[in-house]
Amino acid sequence: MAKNEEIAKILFELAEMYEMQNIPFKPRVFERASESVASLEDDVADLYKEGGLKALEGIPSVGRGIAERIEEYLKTGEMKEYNQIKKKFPVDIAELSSIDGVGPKLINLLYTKLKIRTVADLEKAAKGGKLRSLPRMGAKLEAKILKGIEFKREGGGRFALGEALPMSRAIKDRLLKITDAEEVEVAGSVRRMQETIGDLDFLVVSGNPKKISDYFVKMPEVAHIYARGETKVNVRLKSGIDADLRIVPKKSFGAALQYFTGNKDHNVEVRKIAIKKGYKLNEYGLFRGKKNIAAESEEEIYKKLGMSLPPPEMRLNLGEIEAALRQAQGKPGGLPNSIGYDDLRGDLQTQTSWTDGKNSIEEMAREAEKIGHEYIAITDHTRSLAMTGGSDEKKLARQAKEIDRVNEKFSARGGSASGGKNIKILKGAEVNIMKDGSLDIDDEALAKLDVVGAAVHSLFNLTKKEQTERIIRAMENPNVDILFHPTGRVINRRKPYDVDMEKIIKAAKRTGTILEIDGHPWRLDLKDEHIRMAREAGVKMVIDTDAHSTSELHYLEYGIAQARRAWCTKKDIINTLPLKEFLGMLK
DNA sequence: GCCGTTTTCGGCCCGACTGTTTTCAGTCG
Repeated sequence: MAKNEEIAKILFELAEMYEMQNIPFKPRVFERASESVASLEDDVADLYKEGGLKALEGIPSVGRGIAERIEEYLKTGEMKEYNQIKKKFPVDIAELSSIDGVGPKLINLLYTKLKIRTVADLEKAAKGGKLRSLPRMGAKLEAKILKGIEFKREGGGRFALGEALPMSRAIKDRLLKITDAEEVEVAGSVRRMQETIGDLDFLVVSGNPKKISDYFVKMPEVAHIYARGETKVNVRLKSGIDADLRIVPKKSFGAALQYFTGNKDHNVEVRKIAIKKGYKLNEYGLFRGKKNIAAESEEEIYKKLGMSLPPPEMRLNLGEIEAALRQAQGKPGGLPNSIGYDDLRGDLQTQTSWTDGKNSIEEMAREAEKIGHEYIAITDHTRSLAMTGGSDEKKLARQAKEIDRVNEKFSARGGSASGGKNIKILKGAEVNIMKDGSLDIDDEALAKLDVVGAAVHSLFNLTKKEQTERIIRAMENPNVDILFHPTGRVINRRKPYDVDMEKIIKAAKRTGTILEIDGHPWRLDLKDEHIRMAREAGVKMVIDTDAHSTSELHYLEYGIAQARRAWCTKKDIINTLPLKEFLGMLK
């Protein structure tokens, strides 16, 4: 376990243990600190090495007290306070509390009365009917806990947006068909377009909540109903993901949407602003005393709080609240004018049946044209990716002829089918970066291409230094325009290779290399934090699909969402430019 | 214990649902 995860786990368990003892406020603080450490990009140990205690205090929600605890752990490998409590209470708290319905109070009870320490102990006790003897416990809770253990074992976990978004859109479309459903929105992390999704949140406006919830719990994909009330339903779907439904009256729609869209941090901060102004904010509206002063739209709620409306993708409490306040006051440093979902003019990474893609060059180009693109680069794999039938110099030359042929065929039509200008097919390649940073296609052949993307497809386990140097050397090649999927990760399947992103970004700036935001839902690479770093460094990027078939050309929204979450505007993303200007930005 | 347009003290987000209770604690998001 990486150091950050170890520390995050200890802080989390401490939070739970304070909660068991009914200590006020400390549980929330330790929980926040735990989340903060877990989501840290840098290694805590490195942070401490470079900046000492002060650097640790720079971590959000970590103050002097927790910084000293972390320091102790880094120095000695232990944390005294934790050891002491753990000695008295030798329980796998993190594991137990990951079971749905099991919290700190119950964990305490389970250990004190039944000496339950692990999930295995708990399962045995529940199956043996031992839990119902405890105060405030009964057969139903026993069954609920067993169900929780079963669900956890089945995996569940987080789904890629690429899985969750289609699922939630399908359900949304069906909910919309119910006559009493006036409005249906997907909220939560799906609306924020987060790269992975924990559960699906549906919001329905209706004067007939019962009809909506009846329909919802009877949907064929529902595997289990956790809870079902007047206005709120929680279920597990057969696919393994949980789905929540809230039904609100029309006049509360904006408040509910606001409430269920931001992440926890964002919402807590916004509600604090409400309190400071003497209001109270909940899912039914913004209240002054008993009077509901804003509830129908998100915009009016934020406006009453003195804020501009932050796009859903940005509602993560990563500076957007301050920016929204500044913008509403007309001060500099407001929200960015985010790149829109219709702003791209071309795709820059596509594979065809010349290598491992499913469709021909012409088919891909026609589909791209339907999407509304002005250009598409064909970037089939190259020689050393033998399993794909990667191109060598000769094959690239043959492919160039085919591209010329299709381009000519299109111009002979005189305008595209949709009435616009003809799409222009660009000659490209996704060349492999070899171990030493050289490329598997010679420079002369690369120079003939319009767009050259370079990518790592081998030796994922090099040291950070070797991997970084190898990639930078490739970026220094004057023919390399774009660095494709810079970290190589595949969501939930393959970790990114170890690479120093700060150095890559500096090299991109120095060499004029464009960084790719690969919008393929399994890749999403660069990820949002790195996009933000690149943008702040003034490095230009492209958003493309890495499509291997015509249907995958529609993946652009995933990449755009990443860029929006990283505060990008059109000017950060060069394939928002018309063809000529776009080409002018390449080396 | 953390944090600051209440800035070194005094606050700390808010409500729904469940199961077991006769009024609410625990859990969750």
